[in-house]
Amino acid sequence: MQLTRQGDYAMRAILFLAASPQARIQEIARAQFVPKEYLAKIVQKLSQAGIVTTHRGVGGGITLARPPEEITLLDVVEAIEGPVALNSCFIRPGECPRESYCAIHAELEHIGNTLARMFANVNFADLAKKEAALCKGAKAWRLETGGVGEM
Amino acid sequence: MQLTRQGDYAMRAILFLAASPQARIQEIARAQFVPKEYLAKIVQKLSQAGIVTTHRGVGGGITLARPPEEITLLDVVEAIEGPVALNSCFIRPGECPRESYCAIHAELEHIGNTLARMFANVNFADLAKKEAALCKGAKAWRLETGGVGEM
DNA sequence: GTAATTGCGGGTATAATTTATCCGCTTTAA
DNA sequence: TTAAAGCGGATAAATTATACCCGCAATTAC
Ligand code: FES
Ligand code: FES
Repeated sequence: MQLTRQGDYAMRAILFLAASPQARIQEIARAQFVPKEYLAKIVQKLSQAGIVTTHRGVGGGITLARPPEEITLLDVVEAIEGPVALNSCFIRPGECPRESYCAIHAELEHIGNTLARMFANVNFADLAKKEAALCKGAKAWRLETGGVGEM
Repeated sequence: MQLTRQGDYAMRAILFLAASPQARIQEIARAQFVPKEYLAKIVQKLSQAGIVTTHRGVGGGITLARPPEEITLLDVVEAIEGPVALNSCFIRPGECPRESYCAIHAELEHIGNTLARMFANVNFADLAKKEAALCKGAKAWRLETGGVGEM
């Protein structure tokens, strides 16, 4: 029942971008403690999902494809980890012999939908605000790196 | 965002036991389409978690350790897959450098708790009832195997 | 007490997935 | 034309999930 590290990394990246109009992958990787080559792969998925827009060449980097208010945890999680479905029997219909009468399936479907809705209720503008507030409290950290959005 | 097949198998086994006072692993495996050697491993976890009681020897098998009303999806999921926590940073505290100020962490913790509560709200007595009802509709299946609880 | 049954636990093998890195290519702006 | 930046394909390493096997321990029937 865990998100993968990829999902984690992706959320950190979007959170960073929510406070920074444009940034290079390398910058984000450094600031958010993510291996930069790996983050590059993740950004590709986010780009294909239409969450970020990329810009090549000198002065390039990536930006959010829409305002952070309109990007939810669900968007990012689904872009990276695929649809939120709790049961493996749910992914490939017709594979499970119990499918036609399975009460578990029905229940997990319902819970999964609720879970997805919870993810959808969290947007990155709010997250960025919360994190900014939390950062004020974390003085030690602030001294080390100098802030979230501005490095 | 998926349960493992082990979790699936475990739920099927408990569901079977909810309708059958006692059964051998082999029986459950056959009826629920689970590899029997694998199910044996899973049953061990369920046993250690105090969800089922095992009985060795002739006429042995396994039984539910308490009435199915008091066994929830959460019990089974946690016994097999470990605590319900969405974020890997949440499992081993002190590992993530962002930990002290991370807004994502806080949000995922909340969602994870709600998810756990949803799992805890489903018990196997209800599931068994639902499945029995669903089975009535699935005539084709009924003809093949003859029912859930009684083989 | 012996034999048959049934779960225990440890080990092993295989496959799948996750995590991470590398490199040549294309795009873009100066 | 050149340097910066992302693209995409390949690959390697680590971890986890799935499945199976076997000798042992416990239990019951005889
Ligand atoms: S649909 Fe496969 S076990 Fe429920
Ligand atoms: S605690 Fe590690 S990213 Fe939030």
